[in-house]
Amino acid sequence: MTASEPKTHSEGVYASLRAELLGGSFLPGSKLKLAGIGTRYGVSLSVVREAMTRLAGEGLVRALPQRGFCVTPLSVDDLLDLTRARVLIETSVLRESIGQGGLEWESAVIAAHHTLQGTTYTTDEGHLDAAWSAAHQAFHRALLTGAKSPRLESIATELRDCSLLYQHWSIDIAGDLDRDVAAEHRNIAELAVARDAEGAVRALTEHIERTTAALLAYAESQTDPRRAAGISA
Amino acid sequence: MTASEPKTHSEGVYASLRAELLGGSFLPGSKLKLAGIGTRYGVSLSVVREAMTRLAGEGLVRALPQRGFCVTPLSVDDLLDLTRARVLIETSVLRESIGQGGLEWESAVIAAHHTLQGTTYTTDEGHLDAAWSAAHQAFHRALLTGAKSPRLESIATELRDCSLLYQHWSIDIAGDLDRDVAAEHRNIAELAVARDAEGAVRALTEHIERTTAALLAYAESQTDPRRAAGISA
DNA sequence: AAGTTAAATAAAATCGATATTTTCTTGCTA
DNA sequence: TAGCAAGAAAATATCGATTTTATTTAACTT
Repeated sequence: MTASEPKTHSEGVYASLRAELLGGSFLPGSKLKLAGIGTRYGVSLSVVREAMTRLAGEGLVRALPQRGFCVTPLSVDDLLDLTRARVLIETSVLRESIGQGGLEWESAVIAAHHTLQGTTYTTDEGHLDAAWSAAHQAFHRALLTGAKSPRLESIATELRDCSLLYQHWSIDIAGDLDRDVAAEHRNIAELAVARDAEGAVRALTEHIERTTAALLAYAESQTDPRRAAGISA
Repeated sequence: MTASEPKTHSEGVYASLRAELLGGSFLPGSKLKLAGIGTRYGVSLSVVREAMTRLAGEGLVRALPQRGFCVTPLSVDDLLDLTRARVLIETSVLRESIGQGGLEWESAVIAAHHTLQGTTYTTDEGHLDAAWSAAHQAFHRALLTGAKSPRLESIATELRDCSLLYQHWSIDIAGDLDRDVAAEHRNIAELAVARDAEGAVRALTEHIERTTAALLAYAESQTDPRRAAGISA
């Protein structure tokens, strides 16, 4: 059994579409035509529509009244806001996590880090590797599980998923990542498990902001970022 | 013109349903039958379904695969988690807001507070007054606008909307509120405008937690909270 | 040639109906 | 009487078609 059959048709399309979006299969800002997707998945418009509505709620696509849906357009302003929100929330929750996490939490962090470390970074054709991406998200999620707050965890995860959309801006991001990212992760994991809250928070903040900086640098390196990478503003 | 006509049919039903939910018209955990709502609003199932899906994304209703939708069931555990998340996020954003807010922000806070203060608390039949509730939400929102972060603002608003569902648990909450709430609001507003970040944060924290405490006290006062107020766990 | 209007095309939003699944009811059995 | 099973009823999820709205194309005007 790979993944338990989705209870409803709509659920399946939602999950697939979500994976495609986070995998960077669509161009930011591009139009998502319901009919096309419907036939591609062999389902009716209704189920595509429902999936889209859910994705819009998560901020991965945008609903344009009377004009359907499009992949969420990216913008420098939003990237900055998103980064700020992530830093503020993830660091706050990490503090709680370090303060309240028990042995299971430590183990989970170490396990997630080990997995991440062992996942090869096959940067074929400049795209982020799906497996690595998943391990990366899992690691960051594990860091926050010590806080034992379902709501905060899901908010942080949602924001992280949104920022994943930005990771496909640049093919250079891959090269930039394996430069220091492994060390950064090790550092965060160690500080967290060592209960050095302030140190871990600092490391996490830098980790998040460094990726954003790389993205911004890439965006600026383009003469016209709008055309080059789907930026809308 | 009262409120610009909603572009789409679905949008209208969504807004109405949302207002009903936040107004406490439905019992927590109760089933929302699509057909009934559809005929009540004079629309097809599709549009109700879409509205529901959106509301589910916001956490106001819950989607039960193959079994439709129900009003989000309330629970003590979730109330505690929700309160924790709100305190953590709203205080963090308030700090930023106080640090970065300009004169317009101060004015907005003062204006929102004045409106709130002047809105009569007509607690007819023990229900929260819609106008007061709106003014209350607007005030709390205004406090955070100085941070100039759309994402953080909307997250905070969403959580606050969720906690509004809990306010209808008890008919006593109304009596409890006008006891000290006006003073609390004045206090928060003054400290915020005076740029006393830590003081304002402390006041806001107490304000949020006090309401939760009142709700919990009411919940415990019931021999069987489940039956009495729609609590599910 | 640029701009404007009008028809034609394409797409989205909505509907009404069907197929499935769940829930309720009723009668049976131990 | 409690528990179970089968059938009836209700409600959901999905479909296919219709209506409405946006977009494109083409013709026309200045």
